[in-house]
Amino acid sequence: MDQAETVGDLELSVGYVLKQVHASLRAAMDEALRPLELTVPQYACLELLGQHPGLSNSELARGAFVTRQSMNLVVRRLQERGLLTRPDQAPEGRALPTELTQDGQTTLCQASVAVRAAEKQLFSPLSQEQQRRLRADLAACVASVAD
Amino acid sequence: MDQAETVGDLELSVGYVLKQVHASLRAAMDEALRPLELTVPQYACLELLGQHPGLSNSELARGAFVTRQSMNLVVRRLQERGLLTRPDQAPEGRALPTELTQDGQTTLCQASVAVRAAEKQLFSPLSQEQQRRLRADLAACVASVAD
DNA sequence: GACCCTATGTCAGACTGCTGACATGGATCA
DNA sequence: TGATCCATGTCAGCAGTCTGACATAGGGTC
Repeated sequence: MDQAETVGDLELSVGYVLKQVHASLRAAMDEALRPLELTVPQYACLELLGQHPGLSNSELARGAFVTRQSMNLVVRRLQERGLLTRPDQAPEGRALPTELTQDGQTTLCQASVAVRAAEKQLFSPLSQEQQRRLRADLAACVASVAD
Repeated sequence: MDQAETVGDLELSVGYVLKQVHASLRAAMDEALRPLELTVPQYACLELLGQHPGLSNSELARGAFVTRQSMNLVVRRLQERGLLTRPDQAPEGRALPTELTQDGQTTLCQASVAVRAAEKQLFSPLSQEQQRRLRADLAACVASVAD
């Protein structure tokens, strides 16, 4: 009998459990970022810019897994708050290279600490070695999709 | 030097890679369900009812990781399409036990096959044993949150 | 040069999901 | 019994995200 084909319980589906963890992570990040008046997409935008200064709006969108229309609003709001800067005209092509301001750097630092603490808490049941393995396994799945 | 505290690259963050996989899974499910005119929350609702008939709206919401207000719309639309039934009055308390209709069973079966194929494809880089381990690790994280 | 294709930024509209609020049914307890 | 608390279903309003569309900049091809 090939019961491997029939998933008797949702808990036995990798996808369902993945969704559970993702929901938990999302909730933990929301809570951690609330004191800083930041949403998860806004934090993602800052983190991406912190590690890769000069990214365009479209590149930020791909990195944060949203459309460039959505990221456009995120960037604009962060720009109004003075956390990042964008040139009025493109130095080349149409892409506008975005960078963090001093305030942006400071806010990102605080947010990064809070988020990392929440993440550490969520994955605390796993050892360092297990976390490394988990990350590697997930990365393998992503890599095969990108093909 | 404790560089374990500083994540030099986003790719080294478990949370970020998890988000990547979740986004890929979501996209794959959307594509798999599009021919059936089903959204992911709608599919989740059907799947939950298939495995646990008689769930209330609030219970479905918790199982699908959305608010009961959002699930209410999902249920209502599926009810209009004749895929599930709900009594007009609660047999006890206020909870309305929901169940799949014959059409709902049929649609769920088709959707389930499509989704499972997409899921299988996504996790194909991992062996059966690796997938089992991945699921166990993720489940451990969820369990600790529920505490 | 003319043409086509791609990528980018932006606008408008629709949809989805959330928060806040309220009323109801049931359980618990003084 | 009456009061309190919790869970549920539902309504209204709001914010976020998506799809569709358009104009523009650059590279490639004939």
